[in-house]
Amino acid sequence: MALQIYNSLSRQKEIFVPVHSGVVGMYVCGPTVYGHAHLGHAKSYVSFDVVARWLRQSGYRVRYVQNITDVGHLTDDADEGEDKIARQARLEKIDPMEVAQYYTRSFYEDMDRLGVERPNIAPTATGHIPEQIALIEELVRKGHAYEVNGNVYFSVHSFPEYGKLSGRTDQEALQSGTRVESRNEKRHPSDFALWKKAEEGHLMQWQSPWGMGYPGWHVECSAMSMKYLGDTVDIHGGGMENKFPHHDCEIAQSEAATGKPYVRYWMHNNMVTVNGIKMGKSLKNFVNLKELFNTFDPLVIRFFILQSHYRSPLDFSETAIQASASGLEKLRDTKKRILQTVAGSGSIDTEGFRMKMTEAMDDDFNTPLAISILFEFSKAINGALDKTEGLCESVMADALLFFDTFAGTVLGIMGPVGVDPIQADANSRMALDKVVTLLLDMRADARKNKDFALSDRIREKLLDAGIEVKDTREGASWSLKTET
RNA sequence: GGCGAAGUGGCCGAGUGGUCAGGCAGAGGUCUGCAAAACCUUGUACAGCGGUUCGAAUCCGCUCUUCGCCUCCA
Repeated sequence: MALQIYNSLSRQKEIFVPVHSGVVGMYVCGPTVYGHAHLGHAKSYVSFDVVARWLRQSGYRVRYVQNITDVGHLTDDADEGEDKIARQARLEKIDPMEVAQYYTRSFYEDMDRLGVERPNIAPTATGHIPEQIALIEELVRKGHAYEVNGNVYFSVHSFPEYGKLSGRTDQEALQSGTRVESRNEKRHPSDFALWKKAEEGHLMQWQSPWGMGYPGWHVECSAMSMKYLGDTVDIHGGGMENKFPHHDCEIAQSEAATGKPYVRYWMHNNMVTVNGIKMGKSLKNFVNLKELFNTFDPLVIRFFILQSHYRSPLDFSETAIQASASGLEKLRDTKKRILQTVAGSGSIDTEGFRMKMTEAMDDDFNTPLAISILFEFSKAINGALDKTEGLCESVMADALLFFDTFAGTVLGIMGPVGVDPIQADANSRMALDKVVTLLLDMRADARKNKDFALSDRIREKLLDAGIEVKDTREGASWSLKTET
């Protein structure tokens, strides 16, 4: 079965066929960097990270572009309000570019800990002002945009398909429900700004054919996507809340400029909610990732995210994450057990699991189903190892490869890919290993002599030190409690 | 008001016109000096009301409820 992707534009799953065979161009809307990342960002970028990983695993060469929006857009509606980055700069008493740089670093720090691979290209809006101006000029030249008092607007009437992504195609009807007073200098209330004239004292502004100003929100993605991925990109991803107006505007300005389809497959990930309500910066109910990482292993968060489908909303609660943590530990224990077990003669159908796994991922990146297969696989392994025949060497090697491929390379919830702070410091790890092994040897002797008081004391003291001991058929095994 | 999504067992969460999702938690059991782990058994869930069908939680209609977007937002 071939890879199928749910295309938001057609509202159905479609067989994935890229523009150029074997190569995938992928653009994902990046963050606006004026605050620390929250769980919502994590869901989005973990989801698209897995998309990129699965495409690569499937043999595609992927170029993943994810922008950094470092030009402030407006806090309020499209025409009024304050620049968000400028406001943050004022609050922190630093330069806007300092705000952008600081939160950009913070963003990557968090994403790194979540095991999100860096995009191949991470263009910034401020670094692509000429490209944006060129696109706007092209639109003006083709009659799709017009200038009024130093502002340039896109004329939605010049692009009849405007709104095709969100289903908002009737512009006249749309206006009746709008809460925004339309600016009269626009020819039509739905027209959106491509370039905005800088007001007095505006901190970020650039020279343009229309005077000093700054780009509108929607242009940057079009300009940068087309610069690095060509006029037609294979996959464009982003959050659902950006379907309208952002993505509809991107489609309009890009297709009006090139006359070619802008995106083949639109992918939209759903929201993270708290008690059923969307998590958002403006709603003040967001869960800051850095704080969350104090309580939970980042990879547990990643696992928690991937246990629901990217198109489903994900409700945040500590108990749900706790449940995920227990589940992930079980999977990791299974892998550890394989590593610690001597080969026997039994066997399981690893190929069957591999096929089911591929099918799940090919079906619009069904990570929750993929994870359930991981659990079934784990159960099969444990069941076999509980028996005296155990598993033969080649099956054990294959099982490890299975974990490394699907839990590691594809889902990124288990080593070798991923962050393991203990593993990172090999020297102290080795020293710890020697000490614990020594204690466990002593404990084994005590048990042999039926000195259970001593044996239990060693186990308890180790637990106090954060080291959990489990007696298995293969002997005692230990793990750090924090190392989930 | 317009556009869109969704309601699954104690919790989280897949999926499907007619055998089982899976995880967490709970109960019983095997194993074990004990503990933990693992494994086995156990829950007959799909908002409500109609309709289509031999058969629907899965298709259709209506109702109720929730959420997102229509203003910045992953």
